[in-house]
Amino acid sequence: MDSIKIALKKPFADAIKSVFGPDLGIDPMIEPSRVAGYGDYQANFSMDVARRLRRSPIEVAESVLKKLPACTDIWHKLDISGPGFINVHLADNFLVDRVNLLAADARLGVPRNMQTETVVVDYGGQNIAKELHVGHLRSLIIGDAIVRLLEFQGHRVIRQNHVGDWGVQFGMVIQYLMDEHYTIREETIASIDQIYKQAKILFDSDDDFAMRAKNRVVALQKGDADTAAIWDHLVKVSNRHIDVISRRLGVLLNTDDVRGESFYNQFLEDTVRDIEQKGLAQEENGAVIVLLPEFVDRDNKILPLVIRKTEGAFLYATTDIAAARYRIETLKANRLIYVTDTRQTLHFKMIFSLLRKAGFAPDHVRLEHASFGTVLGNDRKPFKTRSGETIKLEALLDEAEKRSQDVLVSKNPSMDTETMKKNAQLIGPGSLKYADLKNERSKDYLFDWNRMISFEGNTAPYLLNAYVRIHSLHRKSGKTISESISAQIRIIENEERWLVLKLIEFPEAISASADELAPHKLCNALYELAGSYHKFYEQCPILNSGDPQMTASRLALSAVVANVLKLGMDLLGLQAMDKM
RNA sequence: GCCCCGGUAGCUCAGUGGAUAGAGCAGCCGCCUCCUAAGCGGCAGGUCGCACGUUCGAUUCGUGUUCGGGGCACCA
Repeated sequence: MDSIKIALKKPFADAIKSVFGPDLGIDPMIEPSRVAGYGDYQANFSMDVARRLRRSPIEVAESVLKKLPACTDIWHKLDISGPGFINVHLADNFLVDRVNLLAADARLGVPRNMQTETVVVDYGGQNIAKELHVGHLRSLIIGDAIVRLLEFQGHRVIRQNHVGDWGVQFGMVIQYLMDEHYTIREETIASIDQIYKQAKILFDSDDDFAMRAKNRVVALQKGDADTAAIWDHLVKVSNRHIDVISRRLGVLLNTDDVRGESFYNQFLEDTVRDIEQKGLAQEENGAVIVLLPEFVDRDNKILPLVIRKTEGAFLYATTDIAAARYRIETLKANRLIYVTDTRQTLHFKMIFSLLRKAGFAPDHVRLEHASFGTVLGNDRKPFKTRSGETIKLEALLDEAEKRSQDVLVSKNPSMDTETMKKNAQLIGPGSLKYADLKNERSKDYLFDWNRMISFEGNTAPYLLNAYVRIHSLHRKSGKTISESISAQIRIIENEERWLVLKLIEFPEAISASADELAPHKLCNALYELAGSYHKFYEQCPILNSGDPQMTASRLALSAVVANVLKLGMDLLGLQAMDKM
């Protein structure tokens, strides 16, 4: 189904062509009207054309208007206002036809992309042996929304969790455990996290320990059995932890998607060798570096990208290059999306540049860093507990659920305990996710419990409330959503007309959100839709309208809204419930 | 020093080369004998950091500037 913009574009383009000839290549510039009272859509080409042809914009608009029928299937009126805008007043029948199409199509008329891509989305990226904290939240939530949006568009999406399961920190932790005569037992992630902290302190203060830790890395990489056994155990406990948190958060990412740094260890030698053979690398102080002239440091000297350290070990950059090759060559990806912190911008710019220069990423492969900002506390510094500790995701989720439950109890004391608990487990994490996703991805945002778990205004519960209201109406009507949806929809009140307009514009919001990897756009569209529904609900009696056809129409309209809300929330990774 | 991001209502954030810049929260005033008040209506609140430029039109694009945040080789 074409968008309204496209449906309007053709007749306007034809009219412009018949007045000014085919050669000007004039875009009708169709946009939704933003000011009330000037129609639903407007064409803004007149001013541009007037400038090019040195004529008055009003005159241009009038001459085009003459070529357009005053009334068609799409509009019932056209008029000119302001400096030369042509206002389009859409026909109610057109709106009804559109909303009927939407009602009948599970994809809401969103076209499935014809040219599908194989997209690898790299997100998660947790460090093994450490508890997940608030710093991991955004990658999981945003990455997941991107995955769902792209899958919906019809792309083949491969999730990859590039966990940090290799390198110095493991030498550190394993060596510490060995020094403490550690034997494998049922450790929790919290205790491992503690061990990590102690090992880190020792590593920074005790040169002897630091040396042993570095040697332990070598042992790990060579496959020493005792070292590997502890490493395996650490990975197992961490993966279990990641899985638990992921499930609570309701993200798709799971253990099968884990392909950590250790996996690429087998490719690192070859990767460096291949880069050397292409003449891109050189040695400096025993390290292997790549010089990319477009990156300079503070002394205006070329900033080297180190791919092998002096002592022979490999780094993050090396692993990322090997991973990108694997994704392109083995997974056959033609698009790589990295959902990481914005602070890694330079790192990815360098990696992408090298991937291109080395020919590892041919031109047809898109490389994108879908970066995100930091979660800040009220002091505008990275969000921490009062004592300055990083906030654990587990604690964050506990708190979100608890706060949700408190509100649920106070709002609806008669709700049975089991339903209420289940709802809190959906609403808590859902509120957390929505409060994150509604912010523009690349910006920092301020975390505030009261705002985040608030059930008022632009929040997940606001959307859920609209959805729940529709289900409540249906329970009372004795009909299901799918039964009521096929009734004839009529547009009587302004609130109904506005709601229909919001509905039929919704698919465009999904597309925009997916195309720009911008989940917040979908959040905004959902918020506006839910708001339009709440207004409609206040203004238009549904079950007690006094007219069976009116009731059927309004119930059908409600049903479409429910389906659209459900789909929109699904795409953000938010789970809806019928009652709350 | 160079590079990247941001500055919009008291606070938190949307937004767009077009007409009168929006929302939530906070404040004030209303609406439950009626489908869930987690809702709805209203009032008040703005030199869109500053300057210059491009344009018929700039909060939006460009340049400069200021303030804030981030990044700048053997960490990830």
